[in-house]
Amino acid sequence: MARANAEPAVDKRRLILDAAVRVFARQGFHTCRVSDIADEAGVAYGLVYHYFDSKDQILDTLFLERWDILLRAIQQVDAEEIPPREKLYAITSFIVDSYRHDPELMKVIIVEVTRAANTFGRTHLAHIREAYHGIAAIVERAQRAGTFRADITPEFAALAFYGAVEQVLTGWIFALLPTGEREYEQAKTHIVETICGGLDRVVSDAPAPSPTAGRAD
Amino acid sequence: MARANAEPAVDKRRLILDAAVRVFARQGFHTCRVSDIADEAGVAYGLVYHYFDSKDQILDTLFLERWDILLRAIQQVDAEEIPPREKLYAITSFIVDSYRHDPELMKVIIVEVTRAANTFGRTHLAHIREAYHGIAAIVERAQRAGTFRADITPEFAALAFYGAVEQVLTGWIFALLPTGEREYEQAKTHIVETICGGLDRVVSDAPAPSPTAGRAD
DNA sequence: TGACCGGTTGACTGACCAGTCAATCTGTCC
DNA sequence: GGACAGATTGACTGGTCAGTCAACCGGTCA
Repeated sequence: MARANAEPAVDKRRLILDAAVRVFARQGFHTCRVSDIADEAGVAYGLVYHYFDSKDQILDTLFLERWDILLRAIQQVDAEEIPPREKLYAITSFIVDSYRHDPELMKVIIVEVTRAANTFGRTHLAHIREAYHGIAAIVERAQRAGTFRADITPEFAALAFYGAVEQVLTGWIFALLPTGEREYEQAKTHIVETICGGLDRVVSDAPAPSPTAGRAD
Repeated sequence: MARANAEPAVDKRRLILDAAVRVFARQGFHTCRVSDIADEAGVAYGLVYHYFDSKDQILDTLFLERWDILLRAIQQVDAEEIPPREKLYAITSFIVDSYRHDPELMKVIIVEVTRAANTFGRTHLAHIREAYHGIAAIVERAQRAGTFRADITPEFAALAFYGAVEQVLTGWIFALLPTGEREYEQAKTHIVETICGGLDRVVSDAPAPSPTAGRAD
């Protein structure tokens, strides 16, 4: 039963990363010990250092893996030929679904990196900024097309938009907001409604249209 | 030169708190040592423990002092007889001015408490939640009065609003957004414009009115 | 004068934990 | 078989730092 070259039965590296997500989510990065991660993974202490240089590197890896996916999603959305409101909806949807799919990982990324700008956020500021830029680019294009009002800078709008999304996730993480399938879907619409209603050039007075309905250009 | 009863020339306790703000802002709570605070305050190590039980308690004190002021400001604003948009403007203004007045303290509160929900945020969740509730109450009343659309829950709106404000402050803290008198004033208007435009029942198409001008009821 | 007391000092301790390393195990190839 | 390599183990070390404590200082009051 020769296995494919050098591929172990269980990828211990992955096992450690997944265990780290659970431990970080439960105890927080600063308050957990490396031995907690090893225990959670059912692996010897030393093995963690066989696969990673440091405790920090484990968190870095988790963050970068996921953030790159987000950045690519933003770029992909921006390339599509759909109205800006739908673009923002797609991004919101992606982030909300990421939370739905793996709440612990999203909790770690938000609490320990994105919102911990003094420690890990500092290290990854450039990556985080890239996401803002991607969103700002969408807003800017929409402004040039006349779909969004132009008196609010794209960078500012991007920050407000992302801030609202992240705050809602934080609300779920810390049980300030009810969770559930219905809530997730509603949140997507509500976030885009709240923010775009403000960014949109005032034209219609029809009640909240379905996010995939409206056509602008 | 008898001084007022038991009032030392310099309030060492205050000296330590102020030094802690600077050290926490510069190095972060987790990465600084208590000796750093003592050095910054120009005071012996042990004196810190004369006035405070633990390193944690210093941060707790800083947070609670400031947060109570915010909570009272929110309550006070809500009690005034002004349209909801102006109430939100007043709250935004208060927070932005807090940052203008003492950016280091606001950095510490946001980075180390409000956005560190896993460590200190957890401890103070009830206090933080109180601010959301205060904002939600404003939104709810505005919805009942027909000034705000009713299809977005007040709690949700409060989170989105506060999230946008905090994200903008974070933008200033980490130099993602330009700072300055003009920017601070503009930010106040833009935040309220962005959020209320979305919350407001669509009626006018007049360009952004001065925040202290419009009257609703 | 001298007793008292709160404020102040900084050396010290005890615990904790990230990271090291030598030994052991497991599988592969000749 | 046996030699080699990478995976795996966990006891140990070295450094760090929060919190303690005994001593000291300076003002007050009887």
